[in-house]
Amino acid sequence: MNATKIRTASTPASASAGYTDPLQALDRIDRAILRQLQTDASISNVALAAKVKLSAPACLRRVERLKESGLIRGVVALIDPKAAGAGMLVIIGVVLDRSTPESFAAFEKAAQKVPGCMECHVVTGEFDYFMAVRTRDSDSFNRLHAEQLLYLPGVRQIRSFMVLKEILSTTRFPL
Amino acid sequence: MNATKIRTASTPASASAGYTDPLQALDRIDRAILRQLQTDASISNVALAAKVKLSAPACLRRVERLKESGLIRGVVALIDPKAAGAGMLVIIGVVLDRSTPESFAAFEKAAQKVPGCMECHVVTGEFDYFMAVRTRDSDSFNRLHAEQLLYLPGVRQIRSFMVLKEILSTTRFPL
DNA sequence: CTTGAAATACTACTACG
DNA sequence: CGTAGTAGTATTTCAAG
Repeated sequence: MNATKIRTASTPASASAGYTDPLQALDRIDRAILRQLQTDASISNVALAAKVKLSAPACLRRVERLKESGLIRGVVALIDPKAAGAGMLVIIGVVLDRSTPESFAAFEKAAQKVPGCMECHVVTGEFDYFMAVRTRDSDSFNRLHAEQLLYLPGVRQIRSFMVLKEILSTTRFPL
Repeated sequence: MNATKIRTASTPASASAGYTDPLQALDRIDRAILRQLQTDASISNVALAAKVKLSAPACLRRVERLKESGLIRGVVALIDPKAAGAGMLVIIGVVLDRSTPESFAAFEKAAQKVPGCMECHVVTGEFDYFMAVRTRDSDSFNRLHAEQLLYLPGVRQIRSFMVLKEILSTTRFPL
């Protein structure tokens, strides 16, 4: 863990008993910085400083502290799935044959190599895993399904949910 | 749509008949640029130029073209969910009462306002929607479930799949 | 149509008050 | 936190491949 000190708001404004939301605990300026950088991090530091009404060095120090503290995990370019020829998204529920550690490990190792696999999570309930896979169209998904997904190790059942419309898909945390 | 011309590889190397993957169609340098920016876009342009063995101006022009073409949708800071006090992820399958346009519209409008909702998609199959919601812990999810999810308009059934382990969660497209 | 070298304008970063 | 100064970067211009 990292123990960098972060500026806290004077009004803690916590939700319920004994816990303060780390994001809400930030002061007004740090929140404004995060709001901006989550939306567009290609802004220059001087422009960012002007937006949050701070001098450039002070602003830069805050951004660096937010990175060092681990709150900002990284700054990345996002590729448009459609422009990348992967406009189709499929949610996949997976049930394994056996519930052994080896079985899970083998599946997880293989699942990460599935082309276009963006997410893969162990879940509770009627499925063992949920995956989110990006592909070009139904044809290419059908190929992926027949040639790769069905051959993932230890799979008993696969249920595919084709995404018809992406209502919301964000990396942003509200502030 | 944007019609900016992008550098194409001399070897198209397409998959199967009549289609070329837009990402694979890029030349070696553009792919190297995207690979880097998808991983860490906080790199300076001169450092990026050195990495891809190009002069700074030439490199900058390519990056700008990739943005203008729409392939790069944006550059953003990613917040670490755990550090933000939202270390728990839940996948939620939703079935609506009725399948009318009004019913769908009302649900979609409300779903986007659910605190911590990162994704919401219309899907085929036994559910109408899948949502991904980030929250602090099972307690806070229980509160969210009882106070918000159950009151989303037109909901017949909600099934929650708690994520026990995030195997893979990426915004990166392989190149 | 793209590249790289040089020149200029800004920006990031440091030292200090 | 801000001001002032320095170092380094982004960006334009232009000549050349």
